[in-house]
Amino acid sequence: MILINLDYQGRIPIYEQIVSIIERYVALGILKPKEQIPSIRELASNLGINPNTVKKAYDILEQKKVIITISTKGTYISEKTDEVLEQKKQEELEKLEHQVELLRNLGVTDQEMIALIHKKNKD
Amino acid sequence: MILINLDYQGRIPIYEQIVSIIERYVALGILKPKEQIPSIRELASNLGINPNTVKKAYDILEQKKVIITISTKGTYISEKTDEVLEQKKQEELEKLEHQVELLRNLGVTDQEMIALIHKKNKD
Amino acid sequence: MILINLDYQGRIPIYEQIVSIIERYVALGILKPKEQIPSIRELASNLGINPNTVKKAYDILEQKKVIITISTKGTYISEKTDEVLEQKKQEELEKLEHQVELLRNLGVTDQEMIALIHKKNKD
Amino acid sequence: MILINLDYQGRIPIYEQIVSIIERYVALGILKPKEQIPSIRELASNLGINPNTVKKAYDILEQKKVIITISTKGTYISEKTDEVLEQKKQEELEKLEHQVELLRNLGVTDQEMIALIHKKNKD
DNA sequence: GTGGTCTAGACCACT
DNA sequence: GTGGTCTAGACCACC
Repeated sequence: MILINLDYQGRIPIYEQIVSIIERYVALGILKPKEQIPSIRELASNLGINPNTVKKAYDILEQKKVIITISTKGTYISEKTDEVLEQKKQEELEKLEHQVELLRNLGVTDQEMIALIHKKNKD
Repeated sequence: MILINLDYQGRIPIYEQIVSIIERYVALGILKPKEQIPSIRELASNLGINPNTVKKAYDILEQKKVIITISTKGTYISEKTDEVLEQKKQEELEKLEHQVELLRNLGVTDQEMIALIHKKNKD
Repeated sequence: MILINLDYQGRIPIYEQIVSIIERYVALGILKPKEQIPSIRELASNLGINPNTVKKAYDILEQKKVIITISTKGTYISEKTDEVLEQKKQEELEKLEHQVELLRNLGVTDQEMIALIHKKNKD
Repeated sequence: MILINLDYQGRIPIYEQIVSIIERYVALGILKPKEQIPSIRELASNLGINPNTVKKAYDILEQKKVIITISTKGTYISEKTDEVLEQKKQEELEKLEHQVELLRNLGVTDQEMIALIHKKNKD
């Protein structure tokens, strides 16, 4: 059973939220290679949303080679999860860069930012 | 004259882009307290967009107490821009925290992240 | 079906009238938590006004946390209507205080004011 | 010198604010019968507003017989300020009635309201 | 000239 | 069908 929390209010469409949550779970190793994931209908009913929405998410994930659907058998996590992880890392590191840049423009020093990283580590 | 570059394609609405650009300019001190900003019509025509869109942006900025609008007179930067800056900083620092947390979960070490901050500084 | 009577003439804008009517209905318990309210288009057509005007009212109500709107699903009364009621009460009690103060300055005695309250009760 | 605080943001026009402030001062006896009040130009320059706006306010006040303008001599408070006071009282008592009604609908008891009146008296 | 409100109607994404 | 955004343009009061 996968834990998926959806935000129905924000601007990010449901199907996209599903995509990124599953991607993250794969990157984190919570979902492992060759593992089977819920069918479209099952997940849809669990989340209380329309199957078309889940279908769209699975289509995108398949296109991104994160999952593989085998007709009549089910849907499985791809075997090459390393690549997914690596790609995800790069994406998120880029976001970090932007955020650092933005904060520097607001007058926040490197020291403050580094301190925040260290502090966070102790939590 | 304010420099505003808009992305007419992305998922972020135009009015929200205007909001965050002006907010940033205030935080950076480029727009100063009590300074008058362009009238709704003027900015709209400069940006080639509809006055209603600018109005919506100004409404939000007023609600956030970044600007003050005086009917039939014009629109002005609030007197307390320090608070705006501080609030903006806090918001952005929180985002940094989340991003750091996320990357740590993906297996990125503090060293890597700190290195990225230093590297960015040399650009 | 919500009963909404609008004054199209006065100085109070239509969208604000809608806001305060719905707020009052929530405070009075006529509209209950989680209850769905009419769609923007529906209410607009019922009232014979433009959907944009209703949208603006709903935006303000959402910002005040009186309602919650879920895109493509509909608009619902917030779950915490108690707070709405309490907040509304406080607002209106403050207005009463100001009015009492003003009348006292004009030379009206407490007795006269209290008499008015009792009289009103018999209507 | 009359103390006039204007709200440039609200929905009430400046000239109307001037009217009701002067009316209130007359009702309170701060401005006395036959007393001279500032010329249009003088008041306008004191308030930093357009003389036309003050003119409009004075016109309304004259029409309401609160003030009298004698060409080339100046503007004076009317001799019959009692009527102004009485009229003002009635207006404000009506507002009190509405407010009481509204609060009663919100579930506030007469006792609570009366208590508020007494409490206010001790301030 | 300024902002404030409202209309009419279009297009979009999502479900 | 729903809400979200945007356009085009009108009318108003105020200054």
